[in-house]
Amino acid sequence: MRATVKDVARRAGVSPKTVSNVMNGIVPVSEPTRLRVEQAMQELDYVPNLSARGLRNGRSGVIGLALPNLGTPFSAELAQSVVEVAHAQGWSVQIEETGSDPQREQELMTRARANLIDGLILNPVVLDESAVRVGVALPPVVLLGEVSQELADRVFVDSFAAARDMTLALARPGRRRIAVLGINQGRKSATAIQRTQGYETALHSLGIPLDESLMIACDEWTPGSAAESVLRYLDTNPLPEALFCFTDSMALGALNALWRRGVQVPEDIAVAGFDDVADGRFAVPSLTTVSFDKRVIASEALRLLTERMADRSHGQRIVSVPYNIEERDSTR
Amino acid sequence: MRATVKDVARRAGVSPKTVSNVMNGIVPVSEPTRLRVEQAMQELDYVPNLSARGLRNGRSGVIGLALPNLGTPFSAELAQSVVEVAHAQGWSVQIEETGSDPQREQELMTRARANLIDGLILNPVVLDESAVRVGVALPPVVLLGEVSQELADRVFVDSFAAARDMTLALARPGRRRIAVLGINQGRKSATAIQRTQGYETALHSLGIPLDESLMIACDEWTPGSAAESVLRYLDTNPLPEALFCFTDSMALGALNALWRRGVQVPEDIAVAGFDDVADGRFAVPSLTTVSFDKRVIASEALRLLTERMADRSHGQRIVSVPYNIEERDSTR
DNA sequence: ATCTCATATTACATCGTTGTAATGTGCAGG
DNA sequence: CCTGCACATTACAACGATGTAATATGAGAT
Repeated sequence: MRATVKDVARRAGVSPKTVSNVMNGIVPVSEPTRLRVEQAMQELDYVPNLSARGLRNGRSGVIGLALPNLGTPFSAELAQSVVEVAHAQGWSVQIEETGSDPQREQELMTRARANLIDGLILNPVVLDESAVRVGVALPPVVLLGEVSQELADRVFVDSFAAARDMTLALARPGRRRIAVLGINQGRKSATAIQRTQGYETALHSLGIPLDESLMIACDEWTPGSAAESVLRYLDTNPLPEALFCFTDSMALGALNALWRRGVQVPEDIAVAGFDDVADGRFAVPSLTTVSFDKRVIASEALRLLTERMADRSHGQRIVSVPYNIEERDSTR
Repeated sequence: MRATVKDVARRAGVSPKTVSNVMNGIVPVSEPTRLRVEQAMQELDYVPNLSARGLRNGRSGVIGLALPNLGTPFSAELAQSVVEVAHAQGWSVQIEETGSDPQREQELMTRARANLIDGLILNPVVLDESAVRVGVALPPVVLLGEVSQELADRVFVDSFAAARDMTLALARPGRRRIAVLGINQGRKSATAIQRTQGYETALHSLGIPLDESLMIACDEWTPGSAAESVLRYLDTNPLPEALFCFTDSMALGALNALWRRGVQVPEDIAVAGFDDVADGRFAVPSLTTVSFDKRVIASEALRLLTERMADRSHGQRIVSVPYNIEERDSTR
């Protein structure tokens, strides 16, 4: 049977509230009493019941982190950053997977209101205005990524600009036949749209006409799906001079597919990714990518979330996280 | 202001307990009453307060998942499996990172007792008997991996046998100079010890004398650390015929290092890993590895955990998850 | 009409913690 | 010696949901 404040109080010869005061440190407690209470807590191996505290305070100390696909290295690195930053501030993190399912995204927002979660960091893929039922009191939510959403705070990397810059970088040594991988045919993700537009804008500014046959579909955004798409593509198309993949995961799959076909990277084709995951840095060849600090995303998201929890009235806030084109062996 | 059972009850013209009965479905409720209550819940957009429920029931519906390093692809795939299996059974998952710190591992076990966590799935790296204070009432815990621990249930892949089999597989085409990567110099992890012993046993059965210079240290188990170790190793040592890395992550780093040095895989050296992560399947060349079903690990761990929660009295249970040597391009 | 008995519903107390308001204690100033 | 005041401590209620035990309701048997 676990000890409660009552037990500690009895043992220390004080009231339960005094024990609470010792723990919370807001109401002053005299030195001798504090020592007696602390010793009693030690002796009884007291651990506060967070459910009770959560009920009383209306806050659980837990935030939710919801990502479309938990199995990717990118998710892992992001989750790691969020957990570390959150932990440093005394928060726990509950993870959820949306599987890019708008209904599940919606459900998670509702669930947050069940009060085991004080706030939610959500990386939506398809959530747009229509998915958010107006009139429902939303919990504090911070969205990650490029979503047109007017009701929640947001942290994002400028995918449009980054994709544009990467395309320009790929074109610099005179490459003109630059392909992209990651166009979604079915549900179109906001991210894919932004990156596609960045690509198109870059081509336009270079005076390179848009070539539909260089835009390779791949709706799963996994290395497996990417490898498959690239293999199929190579069967019926001439080799482009460069391949810009919308994620590192896809780029790794693409590298594998090219290698299988005996295509040399970067000699025959330059390859680039997006996200800067660890496995990309050590790919063969090491992968050029759009890099950004996931720790910054995590801390900014948490900052917005906590500020929003303290003051729910202020307007929508949007934070842009800087990125950087990281040139590695796959493009030189 | 969120609606409570009381609000729903008032609106439906019943008592709070009846609302509760409708939700839980254990105590029978007449059809007309149930409909009235359900409609009231709808209208008020009622969501139960899980803190209150947790306090009353003593169970929160949340389990903890604690891994040494959340940033790795392996962690991501495992966490994904756990979340999916847990979700299917109505559990939420809170993630924690131990950073291989025994004190943090201990702390998490204590924290679990704070009752926001009904049980803990812990992948300990260094936790041994001494780290578990006897006399402390442990929460239901399931350990992942090879840990000599008598007090908690456990799910593991037989690292010893798998490492032995992989070593034998590497030796099959007549390779004799087989190196291993992943020996820890500082804190020795149970996993590393098992895999090392499997390696040694295989060599012994093949009549190959143990060569200390073929056992490469790398205590971080990340691709970066592995690449560094391999590069340093190649500077001062002749090339082995095979390299068995204790994780896929390290193997990816090793592949990168070998490629940098112009060493051909598998022509000049065969490379193998352990864990079968997605990025290994699409490495260049695709990585031979010890494969096992992470979904099985997740569901077995959750099964042991829930069974233990229902009946805390029965003895320690240990489940071994089958593995398989997956031969890919990096060894043929 | 009366008494069972099964079933549906309710009042009440409780889980552990903490805010509020009240009480107790000791000391300085009049 | 009493008042006033600062400070430490306490009693009590409340957060929201649900198990327990008691009560209400109605059908069937006598």
